Amino acid sequence: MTTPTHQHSTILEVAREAGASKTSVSRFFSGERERLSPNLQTSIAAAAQRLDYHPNRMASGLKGGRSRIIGMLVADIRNPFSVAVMHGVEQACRERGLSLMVCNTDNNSALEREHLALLTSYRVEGLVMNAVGSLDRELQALVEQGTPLVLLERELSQVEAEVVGLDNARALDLALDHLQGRGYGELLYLSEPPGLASPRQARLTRFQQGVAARAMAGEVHCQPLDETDSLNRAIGNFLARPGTLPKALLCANGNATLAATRALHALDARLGETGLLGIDELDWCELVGPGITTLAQPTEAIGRAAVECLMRRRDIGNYTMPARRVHFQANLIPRGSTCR
Amino acid sequence: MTTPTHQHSTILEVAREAGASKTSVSRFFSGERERLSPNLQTSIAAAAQRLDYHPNRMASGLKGGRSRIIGMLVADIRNPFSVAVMHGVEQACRERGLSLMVCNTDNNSALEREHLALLTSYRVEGLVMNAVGSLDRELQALVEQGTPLVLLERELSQVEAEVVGLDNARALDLALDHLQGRGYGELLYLSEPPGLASPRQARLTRFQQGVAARAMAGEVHCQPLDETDSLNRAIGNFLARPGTLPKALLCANGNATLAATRALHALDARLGETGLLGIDELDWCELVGPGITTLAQPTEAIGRAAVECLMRRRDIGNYTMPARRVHFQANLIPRGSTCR
DNA sequence: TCTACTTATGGAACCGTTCCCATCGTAGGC
DNA sequence: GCCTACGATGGGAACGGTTCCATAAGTAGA
Repeated sequence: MTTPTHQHSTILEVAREAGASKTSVSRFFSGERERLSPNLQTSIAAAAQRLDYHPNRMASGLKGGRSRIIGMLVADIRNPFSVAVMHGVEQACRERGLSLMVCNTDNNSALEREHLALLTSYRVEGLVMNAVGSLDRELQALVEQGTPLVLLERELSQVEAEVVGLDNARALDLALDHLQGRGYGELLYLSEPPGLASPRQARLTRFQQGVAARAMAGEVHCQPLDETDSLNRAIGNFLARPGTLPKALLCANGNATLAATRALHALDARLGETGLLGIDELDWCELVGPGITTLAQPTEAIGRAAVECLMRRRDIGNYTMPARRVHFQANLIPRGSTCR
Repeated sequence: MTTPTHQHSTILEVAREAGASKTSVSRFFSGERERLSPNLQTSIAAAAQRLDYHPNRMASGLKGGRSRIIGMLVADIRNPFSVAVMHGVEQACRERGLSLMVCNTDNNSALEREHLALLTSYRVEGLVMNAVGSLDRELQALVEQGTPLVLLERELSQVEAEVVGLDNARALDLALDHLQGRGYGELLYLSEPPGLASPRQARLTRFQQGVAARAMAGEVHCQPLDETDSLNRAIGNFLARPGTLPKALLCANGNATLAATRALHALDARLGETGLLGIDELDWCELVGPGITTLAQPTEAIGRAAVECLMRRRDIGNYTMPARRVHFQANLIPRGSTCR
């Protein structure tokens, strides 16, 4: 019916068609257009048009060593926060003529390793990751090979790389001040187990310090969020316990906020009476009950900053520059869930 | 400090190190391992280990013409439905040793064209897309070159490709039956403008047919959802209009559900009293008010099916097979928003 | 023992680019 | 008018693999 396989045309064919050399065609398509005489330029353009020629990125990636691909390793693609950051990364990439190859690790350390190897095998020109496990060794190797690396949030002790993320200490201070200001005095902090993820760690310790500093009562529940029984019980106990001061939940991220909201829903607790404050802004936070107070992260900016770091590293050269940290400030959005 | 650029090792280096030929090393790494003698196998494995060798996918993609990359064009990456499907696609790819390159077109037709060219230039072995604009010509060219193509939902008249998606007609019947069963008699259908997107079109027309067939009153509001004024006014008018039967909103997708919920929130309408049913299940639907009734799509399955189609096409050969449709059934999740 | 056939291995061409270097005019300086 | 320099262009060797084909060794059949 249709022509079975009308292969792609190559640079050589364009060259012949235009009566020019491979070299000139190559120059035309890789930004050295001005070096060519106007005549040549038009005839190459015409030939390429006629043959519907598009450079083969695989080939140019091979010879030039520049794949024009940025890799991104995401711990959980279904987390809206990750997607939002990814969106920023993608835009920044596009503006620079880079493509993005995203791998989702589903919070699985083995998968993460596998995907890292994969991205490496495509010779990505830079890597943005929010890591799950401890890939220190592999990442160190990557960096030594000259691939710029940016870590989202989670810091890794050993590896020389930029870290882009929230200023967790100030974010938690903001949250605690807000809760205290609204009269809540006993807090339950909900988080997934910190494990190796440094922002979870950072937020948790700042919570504990902050609570102490403000003379508030603070408890912590760090269990996997899919264990709903355990979570419900913890929250139930917390609320049932006799206490003199109003109680509030503080959620370490969007997933925790979702889990907490479900639990409170199941327990029939009234939002506001029981305070609720979540880190990460989500579409639906304004819609549940009187609205859920959140700390919004500048996700787009975080994504863009990651790519910027990557490019700076690539241009300056890896080894001369010390690792840096770029911290963003969270933005408090007060709603009814912290209003008694 | 660290060694500036300790380059990747190549197949040739491994060959030398192992005392073998390039050919043998290549065989070792591309699934022809058994053809090699046990001795050779072990020495190659050892050498590769010592040199930390990983095949360069750019290079192998070049000669063999098999990039091992599947491309995916997503209209809106921030739509949870898209992400869920993408998750299915990704898993299916991984199981087959393929990588996924995702491009987000932000519902922008120009961007879509650009990204399509990009994916083509990487010689993707297959393409999954839910398209925005009319790229018929480009896609036709792609298919003729032998690249398998699967369209998510949106059908394109001209192009010979599989279409994977929801059985929209039955989904709408399900929704209408449910609403009628619950006693709602006047409906307002909310959707983004159908434009070229065939599922929007399909849902809309089935709504109109279905309403007529059931002797219900049906209105339609098809405007961009970010025009909140227009939306709020439409909903407000609909609710204010004197009528004898209970009224309900039917939302064509997740974004519409979000917009509608916001609008009802702003208008202070009580869910249930005013019915609300949305296509696409979202995390938060159970949490808002008495819960929002939804039609859930089997997103994961849709994603996997897309990749299956792709592979079948690739294996059988493109041109022999007629285009097919794979339709999935929606699953109704009844909640309080359709309970008076 | 010789031929026929299989199995293990290597040599070399090729995939579509990029990029170094050579070539060829032609213009400017003396 | 000759030499130098520079701008425009092309030739051809990489890049790191895959794959066709040849070769060597071993094995079975007669």
